[in-house]
Amino acid sequence: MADAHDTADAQESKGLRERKQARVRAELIEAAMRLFLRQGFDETTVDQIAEAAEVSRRTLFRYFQTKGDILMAWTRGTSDFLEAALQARPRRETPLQSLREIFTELAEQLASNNVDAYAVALMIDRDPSLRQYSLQKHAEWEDRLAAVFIERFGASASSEQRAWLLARIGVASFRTALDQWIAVQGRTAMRSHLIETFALLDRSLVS
Amino acid sequence: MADAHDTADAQESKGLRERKQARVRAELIEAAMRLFLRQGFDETTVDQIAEAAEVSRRTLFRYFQTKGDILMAWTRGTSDFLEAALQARPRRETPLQSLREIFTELAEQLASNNVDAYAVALMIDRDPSLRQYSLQKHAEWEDRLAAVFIERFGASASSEQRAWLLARIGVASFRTALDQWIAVQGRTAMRSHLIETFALLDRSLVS
DNA sequence: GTTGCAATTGGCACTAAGTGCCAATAAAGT
DNA sequence: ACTTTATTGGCACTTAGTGCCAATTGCAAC
Repeated sequence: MADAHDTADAQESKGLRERKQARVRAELIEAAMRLFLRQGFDETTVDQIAEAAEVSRRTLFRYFQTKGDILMAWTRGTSDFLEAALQARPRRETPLQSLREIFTELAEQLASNNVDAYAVALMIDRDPSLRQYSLQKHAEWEDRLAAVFIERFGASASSEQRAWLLARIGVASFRTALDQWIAVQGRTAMRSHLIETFALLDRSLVS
Repeated sequence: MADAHDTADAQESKGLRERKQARVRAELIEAAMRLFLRQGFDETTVDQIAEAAEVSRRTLFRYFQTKGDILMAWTRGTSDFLEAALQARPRRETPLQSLREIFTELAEQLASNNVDAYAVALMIDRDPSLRQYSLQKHAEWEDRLAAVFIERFGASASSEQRAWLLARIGVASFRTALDQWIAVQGRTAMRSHLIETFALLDRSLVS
């Protein structure tokens, strides 16, 4: 997976070369998302994206391995964000509390974004050929979160098992909240759906 | 995963045409799996599969929409199996108990299969380009299990939420047990890893 | 069993994703 | 200014997947 975020790293000029690359990358993502949202994913060819971003088709594939990776890159940073956020939670919290908090933070981060997260979420939800990419992204989240938990719990077999289970339950809860959010057409804040889902988690697992 | 689908439909001769189709279909799956296991998924072309199954490339694509679908078809029936198994569980069980039981049943079903489920699980685990297919399959399981739960709980928003959450937790537990199974190289029965994981689930969520 | 119908098949040509290779170019270091 | 190195774009190639049409094959009714 590629790296590099879109917004602002004006702090450090790391040379013309790197700045140019970052610009091209951002240009590609922006052009691609505009086209995806307008015409759909399958209906958009990489040639169109390349042309819109004013690079050659060949260069596009140097920045992104697949067309889907461009879509993924848009939410790029969410994995890093979640990992860092989990790492930052105090150890006294239960793992589930920590998970609830970091996903809430994520939701707020996305809400304050300039691009309409709901529109993208809806597009991914509707188009069956896009589902695989969100599944992949969520799997990546699980990997990263599990790694943090393993670091905390130690690396014994049963600790690892617990870490994976918790990471997956966290992501499962997020996905469930996301479903609800889409079901109400984004009218209620994602945040409230997350709180509700995690509350349900506590209750559901007892009965 | 394996369910050898309809190994014997000898009871009903539905005409030569249909029998021929079933034969071609089985032939394609068998040829594909042989090639996938021998050379890997990406290294196997659909032309090779078509040739091995003695049909034209064009015909192959009439039986399966994508190359990946052939791989998925090998495990076709697991979704049906899980759905039916969950439906058959007594209502007095807690949902999590039911889930533990049906996944254990699935594991035993797979263990008694003629094809080596571990070899396939390992292949899918190793090859990154194959991960998407297992993710898709697990998502399908979630869909089916959630549907059964919704049928049981009623179709209110919060019931649906609970249904999805439970379905996903079930699948998450299965996946975690599967990881452990692969980690010990299939030496211990999948069944025991499942029991362990579900036990961990109860304990983990409290603390 | 012959004739007519509908489904299945295979060949061909096409689009689009993704890759290897190489020559041209633009940045970085000296 | 000169050399080195990374980036670029063009081209040709492979493979997945699709539309179209003509040939074949199973099926049924006569």
